[in-house]
Amino acid sequence: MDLFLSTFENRIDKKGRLSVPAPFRAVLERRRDPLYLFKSLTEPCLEGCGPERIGQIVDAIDSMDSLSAEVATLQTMLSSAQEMKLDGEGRMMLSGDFIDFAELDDMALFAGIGRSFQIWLPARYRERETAARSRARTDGLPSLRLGGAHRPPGDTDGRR
Amino acid sequence: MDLFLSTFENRIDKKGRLSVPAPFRAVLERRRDPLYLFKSLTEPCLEGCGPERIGQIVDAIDSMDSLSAEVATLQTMLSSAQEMKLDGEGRMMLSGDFIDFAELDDMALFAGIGRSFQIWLPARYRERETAARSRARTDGLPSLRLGGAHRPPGDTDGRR
DNA sequence: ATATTTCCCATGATATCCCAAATAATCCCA
DNA sequence: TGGGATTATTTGGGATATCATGGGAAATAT
Repeated sequence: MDLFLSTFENRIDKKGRLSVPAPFRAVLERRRDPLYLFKSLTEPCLEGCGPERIGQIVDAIDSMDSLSAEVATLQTMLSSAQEMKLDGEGRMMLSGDFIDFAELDDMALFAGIGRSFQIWLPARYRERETAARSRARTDGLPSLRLGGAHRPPGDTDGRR
Repeated sequence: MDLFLSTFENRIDKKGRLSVPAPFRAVLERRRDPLYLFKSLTEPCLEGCGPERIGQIVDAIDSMDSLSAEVATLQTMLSSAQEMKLDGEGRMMLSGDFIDFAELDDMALFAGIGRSFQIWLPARYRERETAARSRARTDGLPSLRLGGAHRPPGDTDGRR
């Protein structure tokens, strides 16, 4: 199973183009998947994923009571979703709506989180990361126990 | 599966013409489908779809008690439906009835929601989006089971 | 005849394509 | 192990194509 991992910081040029990190492109190309981006429902960032996640949302809507608030929420996700076409160099064009929503200016940070990734204003992402780390120290780790793959805090392996 | 996704805001010109967003047209043209519009049953917007959706409504009516209130409701959808003809540039003419129903003036917002899309007065759509986002932050996300293992396209194996 | 719709072409804005330069990562051999 | 060479990746810019929009003219209806 290949996943979106690690973080990358790329420049948004004055035409609004942004290179998708080569390792993320490789994941999608291996599956021959197009890339979808949508606005996070809960945070000021963009989410990137393949078509399977979009399909799950579509199917969920069809199986739910179309008058429910949950359906309206899922529709909001789809209405903000775009299939991103990449140019020959692996860049996508970010719409003004996406840039405004995530409050991006000239740099974007890609954060791989397994089956999907997020795009953040770099400074905001780092704030959030340090906040999450200090919460982990004071509140302890989430009750999740990962198998043998768990890494002790402070292990910086795998960064670039 | 190609879907109606993302939002587009287009102008209704003084002749009453409205461009259907090129990506939506592409979905319909790919399937050689005509476009149908009808008045939403539940909200002040128009719904757009291809013939298969109309067929589903017809089939649903046929399978229900023809005296029930639900049938009368579904019939209302059908009786408001119009097959829209597009000009060479991909524009349609909205009837006065449609414009009044959705309270449109000079701009229309297309919101893709998967197998269909909606047409809204832009300001009204944004209110609704804002409401959905604040609900998502307080109530949390709809309970989608997104955690399943990734399956490559064509893999019909049902394993978790 | 008058109003409305349909067809056709023009235009500006913007996205896409294509090629080249700059930067970063990797390799290879001393 | 170091450092230069090679390759991969990101970034930039000009040319081209696409799209939304506007308006005139032809066709159709009232």
